[in-house]
Amino acid sequence: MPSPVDHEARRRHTALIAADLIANGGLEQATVRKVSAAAGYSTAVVSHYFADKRELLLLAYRAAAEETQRRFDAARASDRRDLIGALETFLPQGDEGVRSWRVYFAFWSVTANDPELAAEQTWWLANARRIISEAIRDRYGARDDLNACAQSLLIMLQGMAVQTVFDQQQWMPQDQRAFLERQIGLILGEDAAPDPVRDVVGGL
Amino acid sequence: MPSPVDHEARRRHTALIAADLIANGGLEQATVRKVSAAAGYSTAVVSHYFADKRELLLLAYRAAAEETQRRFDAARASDRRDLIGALETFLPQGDEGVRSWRVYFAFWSVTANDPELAAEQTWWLANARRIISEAIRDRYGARDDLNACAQSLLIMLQGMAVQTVFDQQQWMPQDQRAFLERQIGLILGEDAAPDPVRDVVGGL
Amino acid sequence: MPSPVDHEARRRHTALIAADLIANGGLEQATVRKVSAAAGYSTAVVSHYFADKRELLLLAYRAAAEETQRRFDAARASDRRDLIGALETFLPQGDEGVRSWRVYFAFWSVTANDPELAAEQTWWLANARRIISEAIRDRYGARDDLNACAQSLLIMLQGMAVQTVFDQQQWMPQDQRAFLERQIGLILGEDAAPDPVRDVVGGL
Amino acid sequence: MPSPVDHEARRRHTALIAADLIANGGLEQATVRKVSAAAGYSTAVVSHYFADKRELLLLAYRAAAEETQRRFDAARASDRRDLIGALETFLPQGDEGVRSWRVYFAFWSVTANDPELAAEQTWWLANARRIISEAIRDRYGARDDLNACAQSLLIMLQGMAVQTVFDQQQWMPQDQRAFLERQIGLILGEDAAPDPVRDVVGGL
DNA sequence: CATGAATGAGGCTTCATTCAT
DNA sequence: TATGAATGAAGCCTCATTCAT
Repeated sequence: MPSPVDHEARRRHTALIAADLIANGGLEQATVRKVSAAAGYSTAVVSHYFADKRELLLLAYRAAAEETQRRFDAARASDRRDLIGALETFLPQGDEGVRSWRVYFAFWSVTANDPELAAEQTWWLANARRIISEAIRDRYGARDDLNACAQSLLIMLQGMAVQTVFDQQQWMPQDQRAFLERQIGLILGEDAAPDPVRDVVGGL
Repeated sequence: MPSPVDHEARRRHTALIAADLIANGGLEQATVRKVSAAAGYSTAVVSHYFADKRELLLLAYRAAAEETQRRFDAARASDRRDLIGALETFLPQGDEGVRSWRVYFAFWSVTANDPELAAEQTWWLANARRIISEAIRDRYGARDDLNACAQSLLIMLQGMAVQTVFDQQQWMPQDQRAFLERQIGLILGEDAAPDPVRDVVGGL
Repeated sequence: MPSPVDHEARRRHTALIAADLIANGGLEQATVRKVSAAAGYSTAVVSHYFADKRELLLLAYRAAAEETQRRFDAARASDRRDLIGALETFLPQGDEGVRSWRVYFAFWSVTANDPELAAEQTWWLANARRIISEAIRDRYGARDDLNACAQSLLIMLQGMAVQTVFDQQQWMPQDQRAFLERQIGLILGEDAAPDPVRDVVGGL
Repeated sequence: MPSPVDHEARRRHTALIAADLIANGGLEQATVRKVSAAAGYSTAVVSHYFADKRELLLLAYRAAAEETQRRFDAARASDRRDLIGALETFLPQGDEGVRSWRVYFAFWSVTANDPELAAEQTWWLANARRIISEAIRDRYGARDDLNACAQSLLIMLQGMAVQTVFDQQQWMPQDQRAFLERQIGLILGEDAAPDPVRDVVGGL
């Protein structure tokens, strides 16, 4: 006789709350007590839904990463040739984006001592390179330096994210987009920069 | 008659030990107890030499930042026109470099909720932009987009640092230098790239 | 119409599993959760089959005691004049025997504060004296000091059990039997010792 | 500048309080909280004086064992030829004696899973055999079966202790002494039994 | 100047149990 | 009959800090 409670949904919900707490205050603030309180139930619930505190933290990280992935996928689905729009979803735009990056920052601190978390993080980094490569190829076709370009773009995105999170007023979304556009031009080559819309028109 | 104990030296020494602990394990591992034990003192040192644990942490951050600054200054003093060599000192090369970046990472987590630490961090960011600007100018002369170029380079340095710290085997110092050189070329313009040594030779 | 589930069998089964857990690790290890898990049920079995955790523990103790009783009865049924064989069943021979004694040890710790468990234990102690008395009488006939002899033998058996459980390699079953035989001779009198087999032969 | 607090005395004091709690209620009742409360200070004191809860428990066991040893030594010092008086100190006479045995009982439950505690217990068992051997020798001189006799006596003492602790009203000190005397006679030989006092008289 | 004693708060986890399904 | 959800209490431990010596 199955319970009406959706186990997995509860886990996700709790993990997102944990991600929120991590985003402001770091891992130290994501205590079981605070997560439980913010979620509205007792402390022992985390023991019910999570084997461990580490499992909770891992799922919080994964929730943040999956959120970004979701935004990326949506942008890609909307227009597979819009490279800028796709890469833009990586940046800390909006509360969700900022939160995700703050979560990443928090985990960068413990990655050295926690192989499991390190593996998770490594997986997402590789994943990022892969999907960036695909986005480049869909826009400009195959090229020999695809991986190198993706790597360069990822580096640039991470650098931008750091700057933006710590100085959001200076980096409004349109500033981020403009900088991103310019960097894409530099990295992928001069003739790679043209606005996608004009490009389509030009193809007619 | 001053005390035979060098108050300030003790503080620096303790702060560096704290920085070590922070570098592996994050802020959570930098407990007063562990810092004291690693320093060889009793727990109560922090009550003597630091008003607070936060003060200790602040000094640990500052120690890491000053270390980088020191390396940068040394490179600049050795050759004011060697832009690459100067920027290279920012990167996580060597144990000290990696440690400094790990310390930065740790503080990125708590910056949102601690204005004092945020101010310290902001100061060092601005400082980095300033000294990078100077290095560019000393190499290529004054230009209108000096600040924008410095900003771009800083972003790129931060992105590289993140990648390198988490994948040191993939990013050996020579790889970092090569990537750095290429990016400088892209950002500062095609004709800005020539190798400083050859440049000097060419001037003869 | 009785339920297809054998209530009492479930209780016994669960109690034996609890006895197992108690035997290695003491009462602390016999948590409701672990017992349920080892039995293959959910945690809530104890609410169904046992009024209380204490009831579960009581039945675990009883199961261990009944096991010993069963072995004793079997030996008696096989040969009512074989005193040594009967007493031997009390000793920690074989896994079952050791387990039973470990369970007794565990309950000796809490007997002081739990009258109900104390009463159970007292009952089994009295029972042991009674059946030992019967075994002596069946072997050597009625005697005035029957109860005192039974008491002495019980004391000796308990002492042996303690030694054996904690040093099983030193006390192999044949060692236990030899010691037991000698003590019976001492306690019941010099002429009481002859080997039962020779005794039967001598009767021919 | 040493503190006026005697560290080791505090540890002993706390360990004895823990032994008290263990004696009634078993190891489960000896929680850090209860020990601290009974000792009059806060919970964190046990972390100050003991590395671990296990260390506290180990010292509680040791305190109980040393108490018995002390009584034994005193009896021996008073009259080295009084074997009965010496062995009597092992028995649960008086509150201290009963408490010690209850502590032993409590540890018998966990010995299977805790090698360190098992080693401690094994040491004390061997020690008991050794000092009992010495006491026999001092009374009746050297004999070939010294170790075997000591072993037999120890078994008997342990059996008596179990009986006595669980039925103290039935086993008043004089009953224990009488039983002990008789068993010594049986185990060490008929002519070994005479009352030491009469023995001295007979020597005149 | 330096230390160990001591504390209250809070950390995570596990416990036995109740309840609705 | 059986279960998972949920809880309050308590488990042990560590934290940063204060204080008297």
